[in-house]
Amino acid sequence: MSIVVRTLSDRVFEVVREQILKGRLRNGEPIRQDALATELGISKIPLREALARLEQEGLLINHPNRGYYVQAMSREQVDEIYALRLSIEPQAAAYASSVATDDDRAIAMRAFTALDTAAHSNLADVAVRNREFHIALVEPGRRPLTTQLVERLEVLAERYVIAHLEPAGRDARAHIEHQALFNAWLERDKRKVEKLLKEHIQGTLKDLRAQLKDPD
Amino acid sequence: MSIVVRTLSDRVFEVVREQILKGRLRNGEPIRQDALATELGISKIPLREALARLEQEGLLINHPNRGYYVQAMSREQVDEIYALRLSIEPQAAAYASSVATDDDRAIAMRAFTALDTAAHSNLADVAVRNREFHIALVEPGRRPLTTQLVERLEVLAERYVIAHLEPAGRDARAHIEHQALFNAWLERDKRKVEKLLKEHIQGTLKDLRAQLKDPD
DNA sequence: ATATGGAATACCGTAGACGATCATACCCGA
DNA sequence: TCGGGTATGATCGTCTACGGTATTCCATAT
Repeated sequence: MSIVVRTLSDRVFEVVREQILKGRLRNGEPIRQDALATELGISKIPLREALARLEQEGLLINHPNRGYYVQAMSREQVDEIYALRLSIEPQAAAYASSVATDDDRAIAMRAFTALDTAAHSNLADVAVRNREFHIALVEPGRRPLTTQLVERLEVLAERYVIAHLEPAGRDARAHIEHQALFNAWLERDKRKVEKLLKEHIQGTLKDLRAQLKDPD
Repeated sequence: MSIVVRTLSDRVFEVVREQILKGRLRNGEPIRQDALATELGISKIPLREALARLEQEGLLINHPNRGYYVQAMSREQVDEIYALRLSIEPQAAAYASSVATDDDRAIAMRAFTALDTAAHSNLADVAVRNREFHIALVEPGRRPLTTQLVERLEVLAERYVIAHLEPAGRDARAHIEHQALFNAWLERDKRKVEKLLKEHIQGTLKDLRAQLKDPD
C-alpha cells in the first residue's frame, strides 16, 4: 500500500524545508546552489527542482539571475497566514472528525501522544510534532488539496513560532488546549472542534503578535 | 518598476499550465518529458522545474520512475475546490475592495472590460479573462499568499469549467453577476461584495454539478 | 494460464561547459 | 572628493552528453 519509492528531489525538498524552518538557512540569505548541492552530495537538477517547489510553497523567492533567497518574515505575513488558517482549518478538522475511520483515529492518537512526549524537547522538534498533530486532525477528510493547504500554512507558521516563541507558560497552555481539542475531535463534536481550534489558532496568533512587538 | 526579466522555466510553467487547462494535454495522460522538451525547443532542466511546480499546484502528479501525469478530474475535487474558494475568496475580495488604490481600481476596470469584450470568444479565452478578473478583485489586498491561493484555486476550477460548461444561458447570467459584483466592489460595499461573490461561486458550482451528473 | 526472462522505453541523476547577468571594486576625469 | 564608466569575478540559467535503473510489455516456456 504505502509507496516507499521517492525521488531524490522529493527528499531534498523536505531536507531543505526543515533547514529553513530551523533557521539553519537564515532569513534574507541567498541559497548558493553549487555549495548546497555539494554539501548535500547531489547534483543540481534535483536541487533546483526542490528549490522551485519551495518557492511555490512560499518559503523561498527567486530573483532571476540572482538566485533563490529565503523569504523574509514579516508581521503582515503572520497576520495573513493566520487569517487563512482560521478560514480553513477549523472547518476542515471538524469535518474530518465526523468521517474519520478507526485507523485515522489511531493515527491521530499516535500523533497526539508523540506531541505529548516530545513536549520537553527543543522547540523545533515540538513544532514538527505539532504540525503532524494538526495535520492528523484534517487528513481523515480525504480532501487532498485542503490537507496540503493546511500543511503548507502550518509550515509557514512554524518559522515564526520557532523564531519567536521561546515559550514561557505557553507549553502548558498549548497542551491543555490540544487535549481539549483532541477530546472533542474524538467525540466527533464538530461544533466544539471548530470552536476550540479557532480559539487555539487565535491564541497562538496573539502570543506571536506580542512577541513580535517587543524586540524589533 | 515592473520586472520583465523572467527565466525560461518560469515561462514554460505558464505555457504548460495553459496547455493543461485547454485540454491539449489530457486527463490521465502521461507527460513525455523528452518529447515535450523538444517540442518546446528547450532542454529538460527548465521543463522539469516547471513540471515540479505544476505538481505542487495540483495540476500534475508524479509517479517516481514513471513520470508526470495530468491530474485526473473528479466530482469530489470539484466540491473541494469550490469549498475552499467559498472559504477564502469572498472575504478576500471584500477586504481588497476597501483598500484598493485608484491604480488598482483602474486595473480591475480593465480586467472587467476585457472579460466583457471577450465574452463571445471561445470558452478557453473567456476562462482566462474570467480568472484575471477574479484575481484583480483580490490583488489590491496586498496579501501575496491569499492572492496566489485564489489564483491557484481559480486555475484548478478552470479545468472543469472549460471541460464541462459548454454554456447555454450561462454567459448572460455570469455577465450580470459580474456586473453587479464589480459595482459593489467599486463602491467598496464589503458586505455586498462578499454576498454576491459567494452567490456567484455557488452558482457556478451548481452549474458544474449539473453538468457532471449528466454525461458520466 | 501463469511465470520467467529479456528487450525497449523513459525517467532520474551526474558531470562539465558556456554565455548571460549581477555585484563589486577600481579607475579616471571633472 | 565625488560621480560615472569599466573591468573583474562570482553565480546563475541553460545546454549537451552520458549512464544507471525502474517499468512495461511481449515472447517464450512450463
